[in-house]
Amino acid sequence: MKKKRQQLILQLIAEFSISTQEELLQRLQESGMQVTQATISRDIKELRIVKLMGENGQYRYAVNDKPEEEHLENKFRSIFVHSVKSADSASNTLVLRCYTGMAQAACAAFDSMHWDGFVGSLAGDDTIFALFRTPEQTNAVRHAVQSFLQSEPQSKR
Amino acid sequence: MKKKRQQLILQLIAEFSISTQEELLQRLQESGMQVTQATISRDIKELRIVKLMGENGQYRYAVNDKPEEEHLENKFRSIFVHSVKSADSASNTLVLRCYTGMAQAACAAFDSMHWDGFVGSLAGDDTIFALFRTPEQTNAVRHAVQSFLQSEPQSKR
DNA sequence: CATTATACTGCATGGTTATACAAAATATTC
DNA sequence: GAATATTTTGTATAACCATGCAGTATAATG
Repeated sequence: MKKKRQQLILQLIAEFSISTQEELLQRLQESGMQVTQATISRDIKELRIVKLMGENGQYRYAVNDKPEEEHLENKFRSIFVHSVKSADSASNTLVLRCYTGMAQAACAAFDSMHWDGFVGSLAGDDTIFALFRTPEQTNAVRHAVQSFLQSEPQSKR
Repeated sequence: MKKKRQQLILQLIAEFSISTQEELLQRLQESGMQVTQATISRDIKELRIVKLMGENGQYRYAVNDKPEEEHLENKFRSIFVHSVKSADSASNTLVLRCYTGMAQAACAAFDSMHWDGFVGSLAGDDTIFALFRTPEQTNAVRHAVQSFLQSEPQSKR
């Protein structure tokens, strides 16, 4: 259901000039899809669809096509959750514990994540050090990483 | 002022992970820029900045980088308003009157505009025919084009 | 420089979108 | 297949964003 709906959404925004989620909702319903705006919002988030000013001066939903990069992002994300075991921090340094040998890869993934206040990072074999501008930012990221790992649990971590 | 502010906005979204306009507003104010959310909204529209799901699962503003295409769009837009004299329609066909010899170029620009219900178009020397699925859509586009030309007036039309 | 046109902005607000929560659907495990 | 975990969804609402309008600044024109 979800897959099919998202497919249809991509088609619809390609074919029509759609500027609000309500509008998209209507199109979907015309196509026999029974959904709500809330679900569409979530689909848009997931599909990385964006709303931008189109060439005719109207807002318009469109796929944000950097397919390679996008693919890479997913891959990175996946690597990250599969590599990191736990997160801790002290002052403005974040420490991530990884499975042995995976810290390098996880670090590359982490670097690509555009964390707020990020300064730089260094990876050993099973540990990553990441430096942030302030302890607050460090904590924020630690929490984010923790709930991130939480929300995407692995088979036996 | 505007130019400088927009420049700063681009810098800020590159450096930090900013997920709301309020947040961006705060950063701007920290940098001594005195603005309101409304202005930021307009800047974002103009700069074609988008809000999408970042790699860390948070929303994030980012430049929608297809610089070439974007450039092209502006060019097209410009060609269009400089070529088209008037718009009329009957049923589901839109007719655009252009300066002699400019219809081909204007037509290419028009095609790229993702109008809702657009089927196809054909350009002669000074006239464009554009076919839409319904008369309503045709009218909508006619009005859009008219106010579009209106809002971007040329030296003597 | 005065007049007029154009661009820019804030204020207020209505329209739009994201999300907490709970329920329902779906998948997994024993 | 029952029990349990996970994912997906709707409802209601809070958060967020776009824009009409009016005022101000800036540029063009005579």
